[in-house]
Amino acid sequence: MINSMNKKVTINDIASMANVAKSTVSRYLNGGSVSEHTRLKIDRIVEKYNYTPNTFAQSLKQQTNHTVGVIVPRLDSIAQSDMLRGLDELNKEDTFLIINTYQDSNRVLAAIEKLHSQNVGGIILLTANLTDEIRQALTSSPLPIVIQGQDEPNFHRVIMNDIEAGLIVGQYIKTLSPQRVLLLNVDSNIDYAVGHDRFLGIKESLTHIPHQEIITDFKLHLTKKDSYKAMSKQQFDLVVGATDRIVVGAMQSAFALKQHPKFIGFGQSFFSETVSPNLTSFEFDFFETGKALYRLFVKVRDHKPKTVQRQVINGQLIIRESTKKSNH
Amino acid sequence: MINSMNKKVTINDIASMANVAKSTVSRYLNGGSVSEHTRLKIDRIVEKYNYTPNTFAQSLKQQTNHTVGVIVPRLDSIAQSDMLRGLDELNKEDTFLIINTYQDSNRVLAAIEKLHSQNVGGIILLTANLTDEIRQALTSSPLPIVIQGQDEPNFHRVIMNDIEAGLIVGQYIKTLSPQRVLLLNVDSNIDYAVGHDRFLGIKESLTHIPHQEIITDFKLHLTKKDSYKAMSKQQFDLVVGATDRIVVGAMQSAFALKQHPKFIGFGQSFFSETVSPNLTSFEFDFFETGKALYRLFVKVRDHKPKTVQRQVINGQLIIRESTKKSNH
DNA sequence: GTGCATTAAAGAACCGGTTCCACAATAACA
DNA sequence: TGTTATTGTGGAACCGGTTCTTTAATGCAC
Repeated sequence: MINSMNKKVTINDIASMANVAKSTVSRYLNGGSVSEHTRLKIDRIVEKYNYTPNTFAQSLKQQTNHTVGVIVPRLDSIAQSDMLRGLDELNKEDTFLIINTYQDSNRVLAAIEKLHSQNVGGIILLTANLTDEIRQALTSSPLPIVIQGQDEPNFHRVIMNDIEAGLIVGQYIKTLSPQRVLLLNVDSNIDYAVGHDRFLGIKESLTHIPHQEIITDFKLHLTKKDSYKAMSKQQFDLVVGATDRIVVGAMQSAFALKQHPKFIGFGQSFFSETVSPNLTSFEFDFFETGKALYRLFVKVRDHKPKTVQRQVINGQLIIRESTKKSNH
Repeated sequence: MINSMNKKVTINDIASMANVAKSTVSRYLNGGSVSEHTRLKIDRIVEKYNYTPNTFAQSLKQQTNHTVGVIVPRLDSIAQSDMLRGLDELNKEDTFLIINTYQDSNRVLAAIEKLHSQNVGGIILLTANLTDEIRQALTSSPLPIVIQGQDEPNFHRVIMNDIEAGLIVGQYIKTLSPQRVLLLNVDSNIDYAVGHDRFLGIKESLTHIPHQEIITDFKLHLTKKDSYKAMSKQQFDLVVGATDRIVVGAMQSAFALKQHPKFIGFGQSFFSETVSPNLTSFEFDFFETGKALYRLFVKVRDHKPKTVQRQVINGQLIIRESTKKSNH
């Protein structure tokens, strides 16, 4: 019902029409003690004029509000949008103010400031890496803050079990008995959880297997170029990429070179099924991660725990066509 | 500078520290007449305490604010996220409140109500289809509203030139001289601009060419199923999909059936390059669309034009591998 | 030096809520 | 039946700004 949205009716209007004090209306709204009689009286009028309280006035008085700032590194990612959906899922009364930082840490800093000046009631930060300035900004904030993506000791956080993921993938790699492996990693300064943690177990499994590691980028065209260069020098029979996106780039290079290695990726469960062959991939449930994130945020906001909260999300290896015997 | 964010300093604090009335501080902040002497005095204190006005108090008094609600049908789409980036690009002082509706029109309605109760300063609605209830809700709103995606006569809007897109693709189809064409369309009730407008020109080009049209869905697995069914009954040498995503589904069916038709898609310039063969596709610049959308919104909000504004965005056909002579 | 316009600043009212306090009416208790 | 809780209500203060009105101070002309 969006009638009478035009003329905004205030609590004063309601009060005078119901012949009560506005404090009574306020109590009515917030579940204070109101007699059955006046309750009905106010009910009718609120219904009739479709009254909703002015959120600015509420927030002003209450010195807090139900807007939660969510800082995301990118929006065009299944992982991120699944997480946002997970946040939404459990949410009843909060409004999310989403700020996209386009993977630029300066924008993160600006976003944090902006959210503060907007007086949000808390911040959820999805991030690949934290700079010292960002840590500083977060530390000096009085707001409840929860981060996701990096295992930062001093902040409440939800993280993916990248170390275990690497170990499991490492185990699996051994069963494939590859002859020569190409690892496509990212700079661990850009994303430590991915660049470092994920590859620990993988590298361990390769101690006796010839392999080459190259550092590439999350951007598709760079991955293509880098992997093409490596693969044209020598042939690999297994390619492991830090993310599904990276593997997609490598796949294209392989096809262009008429090579048919096996492929293993990580992460965004979406790519895995849009490419041919479908991608074997270690996958996390980001929707559940979003829900966990929201739960943790609410806990932090409402109960202000004295110890730093840390929650770990596990994933699983999904084996698809790209590591089958022959996908040629 | 996020120091002293902890204790919120108010205009009263500033005023008393500067030994002036708070109205003077307010004038100082908003460019009223203040003597050089007091200006410097206040300057120093504002600087020292890093004072920023409370936005709730401002909005409460001014009865308006700089938050713009943006309703998006989905976030995990390049088109949408490019548009959001375009909005951001031109924006100086507005805050975008992004609400994802997961392609559910009930959620659109809820979002509109929610944005009103949040007292946003305007609404930008990205949408595939409008129900009568939504039209009604938009019409009865006092806010500046701009929509994108559908050519709705009564609303200020930015639309894609889907009719021209279909004509251009139709022309191109003729040059390919296909023997049997599969059209993968979507229900025009779900997205009129896509389901109807885009296919006008295409169908016209096929009057003398055998073809089959099936109605499928934006969801990948349904597209796969539907296209597989059609392609297993008879073979096609050209597949045209309403969106790139749909074509990706059809590609997988074709590969599974060891068929190698040509493919043409529409839209999200991102898929086109992640699949093999790279996809020939009619593409729109959604980043520019986002910018156009923001410009239009600002125009509507600040100048309240009496005639309904309508802006059309053109695209272009990008020919890639999927329509090359033989991609077998 | 008086009169008048201009400018700077203070003070009060207001935006739309919530909350504290006082008071009355009713209910529970002894 | 008198006393004490309990409940319902109105009034006032307050949140942190903006804006209108009033007052004081200054500058300028005659």
